[in-house]
Amino acid sequence: MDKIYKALAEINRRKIVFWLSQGDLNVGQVVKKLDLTQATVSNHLLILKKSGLIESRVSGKERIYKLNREKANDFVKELNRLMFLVKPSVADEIIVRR
Amino acid sequence: MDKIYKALAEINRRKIVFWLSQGDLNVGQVVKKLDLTQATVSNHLLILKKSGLIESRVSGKERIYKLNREKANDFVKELNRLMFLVKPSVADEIIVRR
DNA sequence: TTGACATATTGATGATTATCGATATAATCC
DNA sequence: GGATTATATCGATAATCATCAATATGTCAA
Repeated sequence: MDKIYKALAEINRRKIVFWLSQGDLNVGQVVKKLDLTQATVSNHLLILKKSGLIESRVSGKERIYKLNREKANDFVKELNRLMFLVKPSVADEIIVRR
Repeated sequence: MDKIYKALAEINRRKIVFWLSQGDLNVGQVVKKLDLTQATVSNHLLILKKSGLIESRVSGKERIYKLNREKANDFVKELNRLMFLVKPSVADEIIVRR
């Protein structure tokens, strides 16, 4: 989980995660949304990928990134464990009451 | 929230947060639990405090730190918003199903 | 196969961070 | 008051990180 915590420590990577939670994007689309060079964005995507939070697939000459929702869910559980003493075996499902 | 993300990016600070979720501690007690100097621990506590995640009170010559549970809860909500598109006005209560 | 496009990788640089030893501050005890 | 204890602050250092320009790699299309 350490890599996920570190990945989310950077604002641009959090923006990427948020956008990917709304839909898949290729690298060029992320570059357009962020005021950073292609190299930097590619690096941020790599860091997120290494953390496991996002995944990618190749489509033609593009590479498309998507959020790994299972990992995202695991991470929220881990955070609850950290802050609220929720045991892993107990916190099987975290839901939001509306 | 940026400061909280950054605060939690460091493993020793996460350990501190976890311990504080179980009960208040003074600086010396945290130093004993971590293999770090008093100066370093003091700095970690300061960073956590500036993030709002923990608070402190003075008791005699000791300073006692405690988790700010409201902030912790806010942060979990923010994370849900980031990853699962949960709107702030909607995510009023996050619960764990057992 | 050559050219154009999309993305990754490399190497460098400046900024931030974690850590420490030393010292300062502040409260308590004798 | 002076010693002791607890914590904070300071200044330095090494490590990590974000960023970029340049270049490499890979894919498609003509």
